[in-house]
Amino acid sequence: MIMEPRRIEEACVKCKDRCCSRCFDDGEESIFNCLTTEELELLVKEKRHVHFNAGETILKQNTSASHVVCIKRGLAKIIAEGEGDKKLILRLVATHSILTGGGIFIEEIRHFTVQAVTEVECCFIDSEKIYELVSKNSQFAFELLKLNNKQNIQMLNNLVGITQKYMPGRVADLLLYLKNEIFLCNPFDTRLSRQELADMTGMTMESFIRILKELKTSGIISVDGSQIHILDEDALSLISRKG
Amino acid sequence: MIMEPRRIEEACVKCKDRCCSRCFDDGEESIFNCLTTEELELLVKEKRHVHFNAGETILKQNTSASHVVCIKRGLAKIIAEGEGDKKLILRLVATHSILTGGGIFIEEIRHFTVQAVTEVECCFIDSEKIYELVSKNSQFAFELLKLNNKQNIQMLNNLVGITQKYMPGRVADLLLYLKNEIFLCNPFDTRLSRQELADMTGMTMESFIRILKELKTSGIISVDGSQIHILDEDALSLISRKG
DNA sequence: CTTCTCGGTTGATAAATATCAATTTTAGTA
DNA sequence: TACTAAAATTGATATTTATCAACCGAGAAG
Repeated sequence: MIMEPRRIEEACVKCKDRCCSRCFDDGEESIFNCLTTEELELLVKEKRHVHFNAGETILKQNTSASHVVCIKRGLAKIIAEGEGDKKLILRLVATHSILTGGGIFIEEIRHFTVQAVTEVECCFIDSEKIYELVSKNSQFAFELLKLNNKQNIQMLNNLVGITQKYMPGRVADLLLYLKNEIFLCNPFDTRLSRQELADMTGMTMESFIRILKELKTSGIISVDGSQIHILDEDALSLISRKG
Repeated sequence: MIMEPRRIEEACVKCKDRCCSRCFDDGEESIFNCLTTEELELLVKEKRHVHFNAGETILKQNTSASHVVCIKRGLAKIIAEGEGDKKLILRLVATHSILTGGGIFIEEIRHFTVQAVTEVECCFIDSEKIYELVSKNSQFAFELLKLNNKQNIQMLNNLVGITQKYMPGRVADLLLYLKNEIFLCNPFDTRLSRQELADMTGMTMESFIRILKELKTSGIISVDGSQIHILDEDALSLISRKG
């Protein structure tokens, strides 16, 4: 089964030192800081620490959402698989992200696939534990609502961008997203193929490459393999806004 | 101020009889059934009952999300406003829907506009009340999480559909959505202009009209003004799936 | 009754984007 | 180092979708 951890290591006992307070963090502050030590222990008790190689599938769309995954180290991509072999990469998740799989509170089916881009270290936590904590700790419920809301808004912006912008605008959006929200540094190494980058913008690889080249020849970015350097962020923002 | 209720009527005292248990319902079961009578009274105490005429703006994008709206009667459209006068209608909301505005748990800014399609009767409830109930009643928090999740998944499907399907597939999706999720009957009267219908699929009005005509001439639907009759749902589903 | 306006419709054309095939580069491996 | 396979790039072309302009028809206003 693809969705089952390949190499299940022993539950990480050291985690009682609140290492997990950093696992469920999708942004600055940790969603897990609000838990008491006992609650954290409950969460951590039967968790599975799993290692994935680049390219391996961590969660598979349409399987049951029995677990929540939190990424300790590495980079993964979230893929919505459509009809045929069409796919859309919704976003990337990096170290200290929590992944609910798109449907843990409803239907209990995962609505997207998650695949490792680099090596990934992560923990599998039983969804039941999350439900339990929601009822025990209202602050935690609140944090989860916030997280959910945030993802909702991100997807909304994605939807608006993809439907209302021409290709250069979408590519600009992608590059700014990668720099400002994922890699947080300027020459950044995406580790992603051109096909994968194209799949994040909903366009074909060939079209993506052409736009990238245009940006390169107009001196806005420089590209070396999977490494991208944004030279003129203002120009890129302008392209993003103008569509 | 557009976002302020135009005609504020007195708080609906009769609501203690749990009429509100039907207000926050986005599907079959009410999100509000889990509240105790006292909690319901708290919620209802200072709420405002407001009437909107067709075309009026109920909530405006980028204003502060100080209130939650629940629709008692009528039909409204949720619009994501983009650059220029581009707009995308995300979905419709009908009687017994709750509207959090896309950002009540985070940023506290509304991320979309809501506009009345027909006459709308609705209640404005202070967001603080919602926060309060989340901390008091974990079942309520759970229900909110479910609602949020559901909207997330719907938007995801929308995103995948719009990016991966050709126009006929998107129109088919729209018609099936209108029939099965909004109007729940077969010849249904959308009350929406061609432009609005087109805005739900992310295409231009002219393109939308052409696809509609194709469906009409192949005998899959019949159209009379804003009333649409799906004659061959299987064929439509096939078009939806094939893209 | 006529005129005007506006939403809907149609056709011709242009623009954006995808597809297909060929070629080059890169990276891995014998 | 040479060979091979995969990924990236480029060019030519086809398809999809948008744009623009004209036209139609129903209802409102004069």
